[in-house]
Amino acid sequence: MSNVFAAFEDRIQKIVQTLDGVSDSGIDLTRLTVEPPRDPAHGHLATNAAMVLAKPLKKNPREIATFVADGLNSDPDVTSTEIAGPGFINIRLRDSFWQEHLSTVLEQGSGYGGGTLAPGKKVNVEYVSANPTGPMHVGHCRGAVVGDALANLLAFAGHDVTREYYTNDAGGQIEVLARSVFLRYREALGEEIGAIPEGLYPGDYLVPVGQLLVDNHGDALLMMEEAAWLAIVKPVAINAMMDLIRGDLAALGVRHDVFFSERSLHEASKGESAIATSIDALTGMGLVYKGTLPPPKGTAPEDWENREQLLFRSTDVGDDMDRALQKSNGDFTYFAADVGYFKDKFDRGFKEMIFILGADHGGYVKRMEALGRAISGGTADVTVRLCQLVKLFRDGEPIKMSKRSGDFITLRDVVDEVGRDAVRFMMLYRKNDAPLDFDFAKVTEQSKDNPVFYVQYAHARAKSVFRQAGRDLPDADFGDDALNQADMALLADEAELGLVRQLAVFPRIVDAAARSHEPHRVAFYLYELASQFHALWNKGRDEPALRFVHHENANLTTTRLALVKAVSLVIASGLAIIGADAPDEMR
RNA sequence: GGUCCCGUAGCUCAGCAGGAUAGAGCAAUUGAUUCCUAAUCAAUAGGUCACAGGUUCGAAUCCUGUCGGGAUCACCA
Repeated sequence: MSNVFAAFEDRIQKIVQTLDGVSDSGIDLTRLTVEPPRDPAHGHLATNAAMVLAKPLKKNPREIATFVADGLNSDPDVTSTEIAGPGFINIRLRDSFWQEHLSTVLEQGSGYGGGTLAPGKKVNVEYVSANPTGPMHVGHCRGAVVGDALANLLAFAGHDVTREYYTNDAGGQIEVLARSVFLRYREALGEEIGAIPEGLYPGDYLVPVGQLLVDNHGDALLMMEEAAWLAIVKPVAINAMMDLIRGDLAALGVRHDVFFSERSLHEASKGESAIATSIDALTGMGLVYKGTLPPPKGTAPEDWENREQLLFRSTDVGDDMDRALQKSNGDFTYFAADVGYFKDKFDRGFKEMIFILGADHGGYVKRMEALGRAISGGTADVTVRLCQLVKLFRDGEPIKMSKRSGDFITLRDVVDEVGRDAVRFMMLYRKNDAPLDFDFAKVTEQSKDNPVFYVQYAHARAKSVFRQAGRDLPDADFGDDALNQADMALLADEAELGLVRQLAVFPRIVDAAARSHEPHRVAFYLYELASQFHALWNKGRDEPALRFVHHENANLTTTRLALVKAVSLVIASGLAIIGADAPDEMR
């Protein structure tokens, strides 16, 4: 087991089971933890076992701690224990344990730290899902990165992850898109169209789509009834917009497995649409009825009309109010399409559905959770993570964006200016539910102010050490096999072993980050690891004996390079989760 | 008015499913460069964890309430 904290939790559980009154009592041991102490003076591992058991056993925690510590002291990996504070047991492990752990890291290589969490569990992560009406703008950036990194993280942790994009290719905005394209089509035929009318999309990116229609249809569409040309223009426009969006996503390094079409839910197959079928299913559960909704509290809208409509009784499954399924014109609502969509996902076998949404969708969360419960009969988990707003700055000044045409910054603008890696890392260097300031100047700065640079530099520095070793010891073998067989016992300095201990935290971080759906924890961990590695490197300045490369001692160099290799492996794994490169050198 | 999120050092933020004396970076002060990349490192200083109660061996963390900031609230997507 590569997670030493989990391993010792098991060992301590076994010791605890031998305490009088524990094994058959059903005492809750889930609160028993083994963690790295915050203060290194407290040893390598610490457990709260005695405190957790004190109450149910009605014993003094220190008495229990003595018993558990005795048990631990007969563990060959343990060199010492001490009982501290209210009953913590601090544990120190022998050097050879950490030296062997380094071998484990090297053996497991890029798989180290992963693969332990519910292997093969089918998880669906839906993210981005931007409307196909134009290129992606900065606002989509954060959700795209967080979703993608979360998918990477869950896959690394062992789940079977499907990355999904819900294409909103039905509804009013597609009609607007098609009309906007049609205008560009007429323009491409030589017509003078003047200013783009209010209510249509003005962007230049529609110009080539108009031209494409001319290329394929000549002026034939001009002769058609509106309904006829709309039917032709819509799919062409949607495809063109999705091509744009896929290009934007590729620039960010984001890739989806499934693009799910909302329109397909409206289309009838075997007589009935997927939406109608799924609503039938809800009706069968007694969760659909005809009724009226109360007007919103507070400031009531001017045009409020009290009307009977088809409703989902979501209050039965945890929502605040029931939700409309049909519009006044009889069409299904956007939410009705979601009913069909959820059912489709559930039928595809997903027991966990994760959604990454913008903060403006906060009001939508409860009905999604309610819908998940209803459709799955409570057997599937629906998790919604909201990403707060990103504020853009340039040299400390906020960048103003108005909704006027052409005055918004696209995702591509940002990626082109600061690079994919910086965008991705910075978007993850904050928890998702905190707002994020993004300063173009700071993000491209090459200094420790900039965590992207700092972490990548650590990786490059590790590679650089290997290059140096190759120059100093041209005859030595620093290949993977040689490193795996290095004499780890030569690794004796506290700073070196401390670095191994920091590496040992990685599996624990991956586990916790995956369980809590918080990929940002990986980014923060990488910063800490990089910091510790830079520190050890610099220690070699004052104490040349600590340098990694010793041209007169190939054995010691091999051992130290094994450590350097392990650091670069873990940094590379972490950066892969984040979706940034682990460069061999910085320029 | 309802719901959700946030409030931690001068600034920007972490705080690991309740743990020990609350941690980083920036800014401030001091020091290190014939050296495996100084694009870095070491050290000092900096706190009423918004406020008030509660839960318990123990709370920044969980619960209730208050204050402050943000998002959202039939029919659009």
